[in-house]
Amino acid sequence: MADITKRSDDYSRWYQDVIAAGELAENSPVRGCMVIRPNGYAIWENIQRTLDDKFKELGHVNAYFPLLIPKSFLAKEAQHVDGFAKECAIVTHHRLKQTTIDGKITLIPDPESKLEEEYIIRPTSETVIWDQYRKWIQSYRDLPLLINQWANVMRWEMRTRMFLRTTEFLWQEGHTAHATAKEGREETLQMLEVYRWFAEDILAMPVITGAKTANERFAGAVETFSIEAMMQDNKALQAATSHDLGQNFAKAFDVKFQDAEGKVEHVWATSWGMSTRIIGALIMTHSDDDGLILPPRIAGTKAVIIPIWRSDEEMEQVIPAAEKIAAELRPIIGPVHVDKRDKMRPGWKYAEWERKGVPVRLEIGPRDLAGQQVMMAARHDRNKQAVGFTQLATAVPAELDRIQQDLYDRALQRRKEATVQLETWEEFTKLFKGDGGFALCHWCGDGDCEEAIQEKTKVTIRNIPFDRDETEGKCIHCGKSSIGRVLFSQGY
RNA sequence: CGGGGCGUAGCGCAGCCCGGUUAGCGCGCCUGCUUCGGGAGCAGGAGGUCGGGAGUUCGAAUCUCCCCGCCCCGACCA
Repeated sequence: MADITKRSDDYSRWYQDVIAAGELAENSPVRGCMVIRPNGYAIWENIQRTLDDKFKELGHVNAYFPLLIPKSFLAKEAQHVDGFAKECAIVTHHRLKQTTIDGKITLIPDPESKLEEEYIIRPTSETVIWDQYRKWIQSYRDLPLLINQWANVMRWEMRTRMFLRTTEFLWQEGHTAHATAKEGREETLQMLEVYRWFAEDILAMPVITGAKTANERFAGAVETFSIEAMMQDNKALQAATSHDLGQNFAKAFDVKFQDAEGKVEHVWATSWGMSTRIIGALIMTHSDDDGLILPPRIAGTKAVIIPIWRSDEEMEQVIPAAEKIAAELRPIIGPVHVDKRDKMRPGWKYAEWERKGVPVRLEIGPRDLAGQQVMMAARHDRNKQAVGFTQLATAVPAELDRIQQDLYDRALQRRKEATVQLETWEEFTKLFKGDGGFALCHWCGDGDCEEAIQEKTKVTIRNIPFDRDETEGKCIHCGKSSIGRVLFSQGY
């Protein structure tokens, strides 16, 4: 295993190294697509399970809509086309044909099989879904309609990075229909709150909730909300979005319902999503120069037990003891792995499990057995202590809780240290020429001004925080009057 | 798509400028012995279309041209 590049030497190489060393994902033969390996997919499965339970708790149900979308569907909502047309993969044929070019047998699309109407591979599913919703919704009794789907989507990106931006990615997309604008807005905000809870309580990733500016809004949305997290290089990452779609899609797809008074009206819609991108955020929030660090609540393996022995006799004592501890802990903390591999020495195993981010390691050898104890080590801060057998059932879960809290606290601390309020353009440019971070500044509200800032500095408005300071001031860039501060940062 | 860097064993690299034995090193892998509480030691062994194609040459990893891929920086974006 090659060494992991230090964060301070080259942050993007560090990121790639952590993914390789943790065996999370690899590049595929297709540019921009990735193979998610079992260690990486286990994280996604836990994300799915936790979010899915929450969605269902709130009354949503899952369904599945097709990968291919008739090209004409995308064209129905003007802003939507504008947003996605330039990054769509298109299916034009349905058959291949063998042919010989320069003496080599090769395959070409059979010209005879050209499709009448071409299909696009979904970049998101609003259009297919709303085309169906038209058939399912007639009365206010059909509302609200609360559907989620787990799927893959494709956006043909120019530049890709593992998890953060891949041509194909996995996500969930919720699509709901409501009888009133108020209900639609409430759903949008409720789901944003679900994402905030998930990021902060499960992933130990502090986020800033707020509204996107008009420029940054989802194509076809009336209002877009986001949660924004800070990575260890001080850049912002949008960790999830929730959109109030108003009646835009209902109008484009003619989805109407009759209310209790007999009045016919278009329905109100929302959509919200979190993708495999969040795994990139998770990596960049917690991991260190020795590799991946996973918060206990999302880690596939909560603890790994390393039995230590020399002779066969010792092995026969130590392994059953390790198995017994694992069996005792599993009902309390979840998956526990006993690393029984022979030939590998304990130190090697420690290093390997550290690279893979397992939160807690328990070491048990002959000396521990004699003392009826194990050594318990935390991945994130190297804290190591002896724990008596009788204490395990309380000490291990307590340690996992401590780790979860510690990871959140230290991420929050980092964000606090890299968040400032700025008043002048000089301070602003100086900050983003240097270490960067989050800057809370006044902004006039003009989209052209926002674009000008981005062109000059590559800094964007991440969102307009809900809990922002609303005292009046002067726009950081143009000096015009402003009614409150917004969150500026360089973003992923 | 522009600018820069890189493609040689599973991984990391040397060799290339100045063409010439059988293409080398470290890690990993296989076998054996000794080891084993923080990445073990010794011995033996397996593993290569030198990214692909064309050309120059008696001879190409090495020189020339074209192509492909990867990484970084920009334009685009979740």
